[in-house]
Amino acid sequence: MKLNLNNADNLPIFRQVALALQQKILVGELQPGERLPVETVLASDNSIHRSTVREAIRSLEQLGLVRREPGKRKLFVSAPDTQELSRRLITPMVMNGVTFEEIWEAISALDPAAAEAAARRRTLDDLKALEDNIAQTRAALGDPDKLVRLDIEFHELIAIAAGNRVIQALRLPISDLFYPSFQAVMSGLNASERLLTAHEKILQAIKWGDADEAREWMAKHLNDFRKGYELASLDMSDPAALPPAKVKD
Amino acid sequence: MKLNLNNADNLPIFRQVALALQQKILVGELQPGERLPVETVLASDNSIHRSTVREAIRSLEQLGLVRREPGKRKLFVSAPDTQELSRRLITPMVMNGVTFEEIWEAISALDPAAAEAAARRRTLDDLKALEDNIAQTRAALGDPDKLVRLDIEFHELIAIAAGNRVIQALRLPISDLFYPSFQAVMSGLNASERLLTAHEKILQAIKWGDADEAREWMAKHLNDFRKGYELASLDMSDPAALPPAKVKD
DNA sequence: TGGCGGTTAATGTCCGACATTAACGTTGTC
DNA sequence: GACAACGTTAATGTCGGACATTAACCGCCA
Repeated sequence: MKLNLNNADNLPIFRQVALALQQKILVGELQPGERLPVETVLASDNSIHRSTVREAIRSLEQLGLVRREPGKRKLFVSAPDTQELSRRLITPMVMNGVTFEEIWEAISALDPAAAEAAARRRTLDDLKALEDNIAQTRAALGDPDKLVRLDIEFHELIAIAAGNRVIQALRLPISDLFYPSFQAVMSGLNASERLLTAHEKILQAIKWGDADEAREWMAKHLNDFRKGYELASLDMSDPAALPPAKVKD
Repeated sequence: MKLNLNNADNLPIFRQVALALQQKILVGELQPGERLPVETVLASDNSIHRSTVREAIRSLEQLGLVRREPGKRKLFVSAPDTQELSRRLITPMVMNGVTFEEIWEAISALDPAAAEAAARRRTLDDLKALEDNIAQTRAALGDPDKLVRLDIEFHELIAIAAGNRVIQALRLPISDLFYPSFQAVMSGLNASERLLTAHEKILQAIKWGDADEAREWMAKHLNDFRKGYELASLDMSDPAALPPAKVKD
């Protein structure tokens, strides 16, 4: 595979190779699933050293444009995983000291929209999953840790039911960043019952296809969470912390 | 710099190196701005070959955790740029055939929230920038291309005025994906005047600090856009196209 | 058809080398 | 003393080549 190496900006060769391949992929000349030539071929076809090719591949791997099953050797073109890339936003957000308020505002924009869309598009499977989640929640009222996990799952299920992959992807990093503060809030007075009620109302609205109601209950639910946050004497303007176990990638 | 290479999952060494460094950065042991040892040192300190180190560096570069000014040699730790990473979502979204409707729903969730927040937090500079933008818009009513550019800028300025970096980052990829369709819609009847009016109303609300009004006009504005889209006989369920000049990275 | 063993060849890693040119220390100037 | 010009050092980008490990593949046999 001969590449069109463009040294205009006299970039290092490995970068030119990465760009050339990226280009071919974005333009559709190389399609996801397609197999890429072996390193030695890529190298000799372009009269460059294999190490140089390898460095290019490393870059493309991180972009998700090229993939190798772990332990395998065959190299494939791939469409980057939106969710995976979206989650990478967590790191810079935390490192840049994004505040809890910013996060809350963002989720407060996305989740009510998701609830609304879910009320319009939910399938039976979606409803089933949501009901399942609520049943588990009901059974876990005494267990804050479990509640946190279930609440996060509930919101994710709604995003799925919304049938909107963009919203689903965008809310991922924020949802993850919520994790730590959930813990703190969930111990607050009546928090669990209020949470359960809200979830039930939301599900009901979604089931009935009442988009406005779904949106409103979701908004209420998030407002409630915010109040709990403040009641717990936490400061909305504190920077968000890295969610546990998200330290690794 | 000795790294704690962990071969538990017997990953290739270059990946272990990347992970070890990433860990050090995420944990704060290595801080953004700090200088990293040169390749040869990293190599000898860990008894591995320089090529192996280089492959690790390539990966971290793409993650944005490590940076080298183009043409320079000094390697620094860095906090990944949220906006840059966010924009990477464009590629997978397009490759996965995200529909225009999904995009519209997402921006319709974020931008009204941004307008609302902007009404509360806008600074004089923000207002100045917005007024500037509107003045230019007024002067460009006959020029669809310019209008598109200005409209996108307007929305971005609002996100900036909102003082919410999360929303600002998340809306980037969607905003970019809007670009192509804007072109089509902007030629519609009265589109430019309606756009200008909406922008004016939004700015006014923001100026007065009327959050509800700001949100509502933004929502109207977006709805209007959607109508224009349908009037132009375009299909909301068509997959979004790659914005021009975003083909390269 | 499907499992098995043998062969081939691709990856991960290393050694070593060299041209280019940042990076840096020194010296000299104003 | 700040700063510019100069010379030296050394780090990067790239290359040639090598080798162990083991996926990947092929053909045989049940």
